[in-house]
Amino acid sequence: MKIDPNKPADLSAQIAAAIRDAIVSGALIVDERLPSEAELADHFHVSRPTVREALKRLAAQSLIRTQRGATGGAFVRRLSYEDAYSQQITTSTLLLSMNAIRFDTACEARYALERACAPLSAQRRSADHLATMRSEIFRQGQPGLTDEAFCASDVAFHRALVDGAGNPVLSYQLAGAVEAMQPLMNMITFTARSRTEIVGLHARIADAIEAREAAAAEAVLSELEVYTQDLGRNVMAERAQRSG
Amino acid sequence: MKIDPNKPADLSAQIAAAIRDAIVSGALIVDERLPSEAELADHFHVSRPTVREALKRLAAQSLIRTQRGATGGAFVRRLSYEDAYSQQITTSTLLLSMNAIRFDTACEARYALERACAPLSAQRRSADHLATMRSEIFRQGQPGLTDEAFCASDVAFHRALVDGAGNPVLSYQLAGAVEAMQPLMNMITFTARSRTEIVGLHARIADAIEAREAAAAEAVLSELEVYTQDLGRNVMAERAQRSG
DNA sequence: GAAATTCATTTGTCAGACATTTAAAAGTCT
DNA sequence: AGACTTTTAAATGTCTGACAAATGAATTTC
Repeated sequence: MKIDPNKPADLSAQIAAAIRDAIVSGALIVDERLPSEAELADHFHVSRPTVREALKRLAAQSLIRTQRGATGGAFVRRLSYEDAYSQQITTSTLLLSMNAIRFDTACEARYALERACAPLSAQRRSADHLATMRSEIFRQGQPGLTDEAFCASDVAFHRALVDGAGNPVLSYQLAGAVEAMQPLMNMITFTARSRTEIVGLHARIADAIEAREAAAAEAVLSELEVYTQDLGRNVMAERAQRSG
Repeated sequence: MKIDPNKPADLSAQIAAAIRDAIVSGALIVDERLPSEAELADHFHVSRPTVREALKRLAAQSLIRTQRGATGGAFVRRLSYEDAYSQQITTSTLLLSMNAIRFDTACEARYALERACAPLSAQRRSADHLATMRSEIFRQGQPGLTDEAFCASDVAFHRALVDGAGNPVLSYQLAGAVEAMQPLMNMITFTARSRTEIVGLHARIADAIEAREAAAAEAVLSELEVYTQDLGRNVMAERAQRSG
């Protein structure tokens, strides 16, 4: 690592890129300590604030962690699944909200990905995953449940379905898709969603997963998609009529 | 927006979080200009370097862009698909390389997601997507092609297949999965991969997509997965034998 | 009226300083 | 000698003040 063309601008971005490259290329390994800020400043021929800005960029991407004190410094951080989840969710949410993604596009993507997990989940789901699905279904049937709590339970149910596939990479990829849909789903929930219908479909999904019937699970997921898409169209139409 | 409990540490992280919340919640909209660094410093009762560290954190996540000059400042940035792609790829790559993900886990996830796109791609692919797939297949058959170029072409082929589904959210989700697999795939390519076999399977996928036969496309993708998994097992076994 | 100039604003960078945290080294007492 | 306390050094966190560079707007000039 460690070169720095002095011509263009934005030194802190260049330094951050240099260190990032060193990390992704494996030149810096997990838990390895970076040189101190003063040493880095000396090495790159810049001031300490500039180095600090570069380090903050890396910290924002969960690439390093810093520790104060005598043996402190910046250390290469192991990117955990949790960190990756939250980054994915933030990115997906912003992407959807800032680019005027149509509801049907997001919905289609979400259920397509979820159907991809169904066969694996039917095959491998543990009793634990199944219990989570059942308990979330039970909660969704409680009369006093707020809309927010129902939505959260809905996410938890689908999360259990995905996690049942026993593939952390798949879970990580799906986290963004499912969670980022939440604001869009809320838009519908508070107007038109029939909880009874949803709970019934959820129960059939759980049944199929319990019976290890992959095709049935996929089919019910498709039904759920159709139902959700219909709701979306109705809400859109109503909204258009009201404003027109 | 903008409150800041003064008790805990890491002021720049708190300020970054406050501004980030304002963006995700919609209080700050795209292309809106943030207050100047001096104004932010005044508002949060911190110094300008601290504010700058916070802004660099946000810039690292592609949430803002900065511009110098009289009418310059920090502006809320529209998160583009390209930005989201590259962030996803970086995150996925690091997640895989830092957590000792098994080859079969990553491979399974990748093909499961890709199969999810197949039906949509079979239904909607344009002549353009098909032409890209065909031309990449042709390139993969050229004898003088380097291993690196073959890998890049492989990625381009699968990318065209995914993009054929015409769902940008799906394309975004898949980009990370496919590209992050590249280093792991290279591990195999340089030892055992039979290009003829791969090209043949690719051709059958393209045929199925052209004929709009979703089930056939999924089936060939499954064959490709099995072939890839076999290669992975062989490479692992050989490696184990050599070291043992 | 158009071109050139000045100017004010804002980010980018630097230098130096002090505060705080933390672990190791040094010192002290039993 | 061993355990406890104190000191010290190293590192990050933060602040102040300053200058450089870019850039659009206002002003001046022809």
